[in-house]
Amino acid sequence: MRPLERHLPSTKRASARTEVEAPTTRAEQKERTRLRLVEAALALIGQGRSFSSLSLREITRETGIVPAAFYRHFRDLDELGLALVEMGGVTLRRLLREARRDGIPPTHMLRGSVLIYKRFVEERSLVFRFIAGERGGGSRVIREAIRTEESHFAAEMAQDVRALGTLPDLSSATMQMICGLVVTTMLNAASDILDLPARQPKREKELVDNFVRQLRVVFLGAARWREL
Amino acid sequence: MRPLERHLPSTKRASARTEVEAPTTRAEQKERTRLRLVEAALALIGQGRSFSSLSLREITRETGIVPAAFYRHFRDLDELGLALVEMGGVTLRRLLREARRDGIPPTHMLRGSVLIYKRFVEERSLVFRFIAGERGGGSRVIREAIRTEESHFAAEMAQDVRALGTLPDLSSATMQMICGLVVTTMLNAASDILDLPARQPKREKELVDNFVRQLRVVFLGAARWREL
DNA sequence: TATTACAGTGAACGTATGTTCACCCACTAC
DNA sequence: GTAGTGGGTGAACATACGTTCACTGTAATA
Repeated sequence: MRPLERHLPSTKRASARTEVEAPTTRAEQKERTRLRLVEAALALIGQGRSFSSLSLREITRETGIVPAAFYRHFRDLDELGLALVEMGGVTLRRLLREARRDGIPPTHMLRGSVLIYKRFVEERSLVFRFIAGERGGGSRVIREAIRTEESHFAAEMAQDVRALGTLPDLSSATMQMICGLVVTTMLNAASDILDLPARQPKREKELVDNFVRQLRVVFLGAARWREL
Repeated sequence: MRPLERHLPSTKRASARTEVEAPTTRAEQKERTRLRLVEAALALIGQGRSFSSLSLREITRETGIVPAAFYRHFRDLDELGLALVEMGGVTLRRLLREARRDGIPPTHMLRGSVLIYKRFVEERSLVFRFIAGERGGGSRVIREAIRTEESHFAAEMAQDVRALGTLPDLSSATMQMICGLVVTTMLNAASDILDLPARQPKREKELVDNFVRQLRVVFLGAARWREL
């Protein structure tokens, strides 16, 4: 299918060497194709497939290159997966950064944050599909890479919560533990959000309510926590 | 490999029809093979594979039957997966039943329960590997079946906690919500437990400690909860 | 005792897979 | 300008896959 879409590698390279229009150097082109591979994998995930069930040929087909060319960019699918994990890490970091920038809605903090998070997940559904899907199953190296990313995320969140001033007198170890709990709850909710049947505001509200209440429990517990 | 292991279906059928030794009826034999298929899948999972990456041929090979015979028992792999989900549900129910029977260690309740749970997971590592692996990724029907099983488990746990008498004046909806949080925390911990590198008591202790403290936060929060 | 039902067989099918290899040719570095 | 690097090609490979089909032997039924 789509036999005419053959991607000519760099034919259109403007003859004008003026460096203003298309300064596509060799390395840039390579990086671009690499990105296309990553995005092809994401696109397939978006069609309901799970990453660990994707085949190399499928991905190169979607990318528009020949299977053998895959090896110019990744040793195997695991290595592609690790690139996706990193992309996931970047995404999570951006979530925190935006939260930090925008501040947290003063009233209805939790519900506000949850709604922002829900929107965030929906707008980047592919990356979250990947993380939620490979977090528990799939290849071991990917699973562990995701866990590492999660704990970095939790650590950063712990720092932010501490800076926020609520919940003083919690040791940073405790803070990290609590944020770890929040993170797993968030990722679990992401899984639920992504499986929401479209146009079912009832289910949607239930999900959000449940999520909010669970976080409330966690923060109530955190506020009540006393170090031993 | 193992070319001589050919499984003759029912050759050994004792000629003594006395009905005491081997009352293997036709239907029983079928059920037995069905179980062998399920257990073959589990065995492959035990070798580090994820269920959604297993092939029909692989499973029948492990079972010792010909690929075509698979269809005598399941329409496709998803249906086999649903059988595994049910087995997982039974396992979870047994966990609750044993907890109910043995009671909960009066001192160090949480730590005690966590250690019991850890042992439980380790002893049934294959089923938990399956649940933890397919909970987020893989096929959609399986994922949803697991979620259903989870919520049943949470409901049953809610009933038990209520009967226990701690945490009075929590509505049953709230109880369900809190137990849902506990369940996801448990399954997440199961994933960690199963990936524990052998003979690393340091990591093991960290994991248990973290798990215990997270549950403590949840229960502190639950005790603090006031209905609106 | 004769008949039927059916779990398991073995072969065949078309298709998909991962990996290799020699090759091409546009860009880069000299 | 010339030599060389390296991203992408296309063909070939052995292997694996899911599914189908007519079949066989035996337990169940009549």
